[in-house]
Amino acid sequence: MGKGITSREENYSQWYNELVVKADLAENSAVRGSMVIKPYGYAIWEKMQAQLDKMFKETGHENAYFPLFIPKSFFSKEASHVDGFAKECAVVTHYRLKNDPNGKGVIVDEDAKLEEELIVRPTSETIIWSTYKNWIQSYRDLPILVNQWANVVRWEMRTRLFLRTAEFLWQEGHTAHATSDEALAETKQMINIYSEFAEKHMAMPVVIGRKSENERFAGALETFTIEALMQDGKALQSGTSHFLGQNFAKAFDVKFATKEGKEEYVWASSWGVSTRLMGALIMAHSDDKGLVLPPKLAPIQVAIVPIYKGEQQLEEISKKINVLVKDFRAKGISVKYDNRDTHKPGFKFAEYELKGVPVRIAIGPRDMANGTCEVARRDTLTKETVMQYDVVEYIEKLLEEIQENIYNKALNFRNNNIQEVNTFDEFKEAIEKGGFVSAHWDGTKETEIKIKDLTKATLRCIPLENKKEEGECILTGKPSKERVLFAKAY
RNA sequence: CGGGGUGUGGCCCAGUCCGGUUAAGGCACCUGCUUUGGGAGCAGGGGAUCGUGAGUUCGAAUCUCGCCACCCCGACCA
Repeated sequence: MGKGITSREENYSQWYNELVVKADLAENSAVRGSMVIKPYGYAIWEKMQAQLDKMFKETGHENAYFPLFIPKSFFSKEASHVDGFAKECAVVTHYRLKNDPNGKGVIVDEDAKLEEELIVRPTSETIIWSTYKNWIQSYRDLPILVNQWANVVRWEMRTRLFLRTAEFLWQEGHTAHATSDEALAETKQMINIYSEFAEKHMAMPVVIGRKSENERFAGALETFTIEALMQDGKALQSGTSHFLGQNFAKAFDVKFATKEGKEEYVWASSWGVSTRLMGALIMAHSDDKGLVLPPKLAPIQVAIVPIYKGEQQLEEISKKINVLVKDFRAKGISVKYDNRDTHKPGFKFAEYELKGVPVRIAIGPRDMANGTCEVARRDTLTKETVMQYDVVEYIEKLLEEIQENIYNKALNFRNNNIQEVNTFDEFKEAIEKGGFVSAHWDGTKETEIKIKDLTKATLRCIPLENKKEEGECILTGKPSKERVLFAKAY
């Protein structure tokens, strides 16, 4: 492990990359654009999964699994959907290899060509709706509330660890409903769950909003999004929930008999968050010393480092610490006693800072004499001396305080970086500065694209909790009824 | 797919312009001793088809041509 990382000020994206690698979260693999998620990074993802899964189940959803491969023909059934994904699909054309007759390793066996090519799923709407056709006949079969945890592949031109990889892990919910209202209510419920997860567990404030027609999911009538602001002033789309109307039902001919005996197409929603949330988590809170993890998602919440001379002293300190470890576990706090003799305390301190462990305890001979220990917070980098008999309860409260503190810090940052502007000159200046820019827009795709071409800023969302306010579009001067959020985005 | 750049032990890289014994240094790794309250010190040790293929030459990491891979900037995107 090298010393230190590039500072955010020096080079934000280099800081991010080094942080991901040095904090042992992930690394690039032999396949371009595909990463290896290392145990420490995967442990964070597992914590995210566990919490989201719980929230999905509490709202009546069940998990299922659909295939990785999708017949090519399924993609031609929904026109706008294929437009959205065609350019980034991995295609399976053969099913066998053979030894190269020229002796140079293995080659594709041309005799093993598939009759119909298979697409490695970039998302599962098509395979799922082709399946739902068999599951749904009557209103009694509805709603279907299914989620799957899976990997998907999108052949991106440029990739970055967690933020955009060719293969990524995610969950995708796919629901089927008897009415438009019910499907829309589901769509909104799920974006609210994402928002709650982001704010309460990731300690990351988000803006909930609608996407413009231009930014909408391929095949959706309405896309809701949660948008977070990163420390470099760029926005990150962190989760989406789509109201699909009857588009996929029509494409896959999924009809049901209503109570009244009529035949109608089914209404649909789909919603997902991905390992991109890992990127969001990293960028939202971390500093130049390394990761800062919210206690609720930290794989290790408390690390304990002994300071000692000689084996006998270590033994004495270990006795004390083993008691503490038990007490922490009894309270459901995940704790690691780091008694490795191969590294010195200073090394361990630096390592836990780099890995974002929320609280670190050090106990040495001085503490043993006084019945104390040293408690260090990762979020503020401050240290205090606490009595040993008190420390478990003290830290139980401290973890809550840290969770709250890093949320408030991120919230302040976000709120201080929403700029209201009324002219295009102000707009350009604000975008250059970074952050969300709240401005009037005439509601047309043409204007949105023109703004993007001129400033590289995209329309992030039309916030749901938006005060209605008459105004004029910053570019065209045409009338507008509400402000929308623009930003440069990941 | 356009424009630019880089390939040298696990990692960062010197050497390439101007060809010449054994390819230098740092980190990491291994062994031993001393250490342990903020990334330890000293001594010793192991590890390289110089991206790849051909060519020029008495001689190539170095020169020429081809190929490959990766990175950065654009267009595309959760």
